[in-house]
Amino acid sequence: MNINNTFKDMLKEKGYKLTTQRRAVLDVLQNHIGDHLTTEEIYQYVKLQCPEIGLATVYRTVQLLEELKIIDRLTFDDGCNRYELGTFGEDHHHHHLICDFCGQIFEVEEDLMDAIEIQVEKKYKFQVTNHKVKFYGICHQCHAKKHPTS
Amino acid sequence: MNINNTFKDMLKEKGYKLTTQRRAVLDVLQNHIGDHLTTEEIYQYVKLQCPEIGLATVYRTVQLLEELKIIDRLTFDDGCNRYELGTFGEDHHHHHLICDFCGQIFEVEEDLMDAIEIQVEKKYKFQVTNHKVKFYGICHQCHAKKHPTS
DNA sequence: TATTAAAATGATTCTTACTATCAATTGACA
DNA sequence: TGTCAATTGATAGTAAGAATCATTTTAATA
Repeated sequence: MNINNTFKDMLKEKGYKLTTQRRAVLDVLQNHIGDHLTTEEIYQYVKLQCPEIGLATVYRTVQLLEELKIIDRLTFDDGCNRYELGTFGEDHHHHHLICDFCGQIFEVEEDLMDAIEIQVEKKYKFQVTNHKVKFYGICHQCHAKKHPTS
Repeated sequence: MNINNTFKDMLKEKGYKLTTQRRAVLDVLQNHIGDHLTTEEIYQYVKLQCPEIGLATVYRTVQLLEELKIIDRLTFDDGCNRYELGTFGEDHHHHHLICDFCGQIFEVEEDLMDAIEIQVEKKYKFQVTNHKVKFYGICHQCHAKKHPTS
């Protein structure tokens, strides 16, 4: 279950080639676990190790990695796509908490969606294979600031 | 709990004014319940009743209606925002099923998220006020096409 | 109803995330 | 190593949406 060992095989399976650019983009994502990088941010990081890379290649690679389900695409409604390394072996995105006040993003480790998905599948006869869940609200720090004495 | 009666009051509360353009945009959304209209689509519909309206006004109005929580903004990863009339009185979005094969969107009437939100609030000390949930998978029709005999 | 200040509009330009194009290059396999 | 399809980088193009600003309209007052 190691991405590095199977990356080339995963590409070959679809007739794609392993290039230094593709490796470099994946490396950036692997070195920024917990972040939610935009394509532009990935481009900035990857240029440090691979200065000749073009922005278009980063856009293409990031789409490819998403297609291979190696990375997950996220949107936090700021007009651009963000990416994070997928939880390899799990076939669904994990959830995010978005604070309406400070904008901070928190990761939810638990999935907790199985029971809901079973109900949805039964009622709507829709076979669920993935989901994207975002919770909006007030984070612990912002809540403390608004209610200092409690 | 009628939008039409309170729309002017909701605007006044924030120092906004009721204009024919704002009424016309809201009317379009009310006349297309179940749809997920893009701003451009709303513009096309609203021009029928209000031909002098400008596209910029539609963009501004749609943002205003979202701020007032009268409509919900949706994104189905096709690069543009979509809107639907919010379930007035409920304070959260309802869920959507997105078929990976035909692209059709289905509405989920049930919320089913209360138990999860309680768990998230407890563990992450994050006060949840809203959520956006999308399920991806295979709809009933597409499943039937792939497995005709079952 | 007339006055007035603030808010809103429409036309237009601008921004920017992302895509398309294409000649040159590179990787995988024989 | 040679071949060929896949890939790349540079650049131009696309389109959703934001910003600007002179003109118009709304709503609260007199």
